[in-house]
Amino acid sequence: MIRHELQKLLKEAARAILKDGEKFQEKEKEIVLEKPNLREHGDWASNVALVLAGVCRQNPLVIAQEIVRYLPQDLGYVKEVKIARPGFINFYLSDDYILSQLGEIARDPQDYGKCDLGQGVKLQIEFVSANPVGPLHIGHGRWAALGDSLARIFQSCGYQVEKEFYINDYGLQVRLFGQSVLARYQELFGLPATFPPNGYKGEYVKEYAQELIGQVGDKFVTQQGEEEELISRAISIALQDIRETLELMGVDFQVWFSERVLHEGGEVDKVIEKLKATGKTYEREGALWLRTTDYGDDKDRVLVKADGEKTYFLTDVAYHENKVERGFQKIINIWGADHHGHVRRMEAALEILGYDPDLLEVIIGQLVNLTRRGKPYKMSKRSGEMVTLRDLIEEVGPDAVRYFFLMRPCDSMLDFDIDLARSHSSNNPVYYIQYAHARIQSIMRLASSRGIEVEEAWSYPYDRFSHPGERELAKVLISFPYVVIDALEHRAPHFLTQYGEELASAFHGFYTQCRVISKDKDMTMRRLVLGLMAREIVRKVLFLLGISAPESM
RNA sequence: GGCCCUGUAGCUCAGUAGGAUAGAGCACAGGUUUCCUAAACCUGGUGUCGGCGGUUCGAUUCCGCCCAGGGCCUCCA
Repeated sequence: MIRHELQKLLKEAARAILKDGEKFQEKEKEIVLEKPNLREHGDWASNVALVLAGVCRQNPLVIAQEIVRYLPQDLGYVKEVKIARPGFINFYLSDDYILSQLGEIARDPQDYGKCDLGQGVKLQIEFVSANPVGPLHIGHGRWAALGDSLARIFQSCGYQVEKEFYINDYGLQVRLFGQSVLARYQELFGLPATFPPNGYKGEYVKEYAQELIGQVGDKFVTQQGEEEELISRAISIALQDIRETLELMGVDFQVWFSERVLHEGGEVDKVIEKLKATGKTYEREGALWLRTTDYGDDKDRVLVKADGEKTYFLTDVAYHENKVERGFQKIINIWGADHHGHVRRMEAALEILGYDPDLLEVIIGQLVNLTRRGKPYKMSKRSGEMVTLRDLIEEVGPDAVRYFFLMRPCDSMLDFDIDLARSHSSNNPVYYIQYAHARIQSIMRLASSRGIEVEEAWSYPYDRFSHPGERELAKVLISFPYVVIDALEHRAPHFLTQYGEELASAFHGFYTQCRVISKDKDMTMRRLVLGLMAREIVRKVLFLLGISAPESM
């Protein structure tokens, strides 16, 4: 890859000029070769001279000249090197470079943009993991879109990815939920019901009770003391709701992992013993504690309560122990912002168990505010009024929902404007990108109808530009692999939404300026290839975001 | 009180290993169609980058303090 070679050359030049290996190593990281914002500044620009200026106490412009002198005469695809104030070295690439990269796309469209950074590492990404006590809310939708898109990106970069949903089907909350469903169920039979004090008051509980009647009729009216079955039925009704909602969004999981199984398999007890063996536990006031403060936590955490109940934290440690035992070399959790306080203790626990601190990575997703006509909606599960994720998907459609959730960095709060998302107008960026795909397919259909074997155009040599619009499109196309890697390294699918808009813009510009199908046979074929390449990249972007690529709109 | 996120154009936001004149979209105004979908394209300008200090050749970016908004801080899950 030419970019790396150039970077290497620049660093060699810097080392030679500095004549001080130690200082060079200190500064090496700062030397970059990047894509400048302004086109006039070339295709790549380096700040070497500016970095060295600080060390050498010399005018960066002079240093830049020295560095340029150090570079070989023939730099391959670089057609021009310029020095610019205050000391940047700008490289201008020849068309041959772009053409050679386009050749890479045509050579293997399927694999273009994929890489092997992950080297087959077994990675697990766990997300959503909503308690099975009610419908998914808007925030869950964001984690779902994020997790699924990241999984696709990781996979594309050579990781072996497994997506997992952790089901909290054990403990106090689900019991409370079961009792809430029972109370509504009894009410439906006109019986006096005792609604639990901290029960789930949402309207949906009544719907779940109705569903329960559909399943078992009056079974729980006539037979008392079947709490276990009741709870498990309530959980599966809620879980069914969750699964269906995720399916509507196009998000699927390889594994649905039950907390209950963890308890019943004795794994929680096993991890208690393992933690005790590290000497990092102690008893106080009847409870068992873990010394997480030794690893940066602000207080020690309880593993087993004074009443003998196991804490959620302990169970979570056992869950992560289980993940490691399943052979995952990298574990990513997406947690909502309301769980950020739990990160440190989890990391501490894994370190106490002797695992590499890099094993676990927790991505904290900020919450989503929903607005409609300026009016905010609260997302509390306990209060009755709320817009569920299912409602939102049904109203604005899965593509727009996913796009809106992904278009901002996950660590900033998101204002989701329903009115904007549901508007089928040009305000909606997802349509802008999808429309590019539809337009390309429209061209391909016309070409086919004129007797051109469209797919065979792949082998037609695209060997020169006949219009600046082609070049602009081509430049965007060949930056795709870099964008994917950036998105991967920053865990940032929003890089791809932005790139998608840039790509669509380049295509629409090309479309307006350059007629593809014309009487010029050669030009028609070359533009068809370019169109095929653009189609392939648009599809890849949409795929990585989990959004459909419509044939027509 | 402690911790996390946020503060950039009229609005919604990019800017994530300090770099060149801080960018998009929307909104607003004007223009483009005998031609592959006008859900498109082109042309117009606006900034105390929340504030004050510090680090250095250079800060929206890093550090400290302050102001404002949101969230979390349970032997709940």
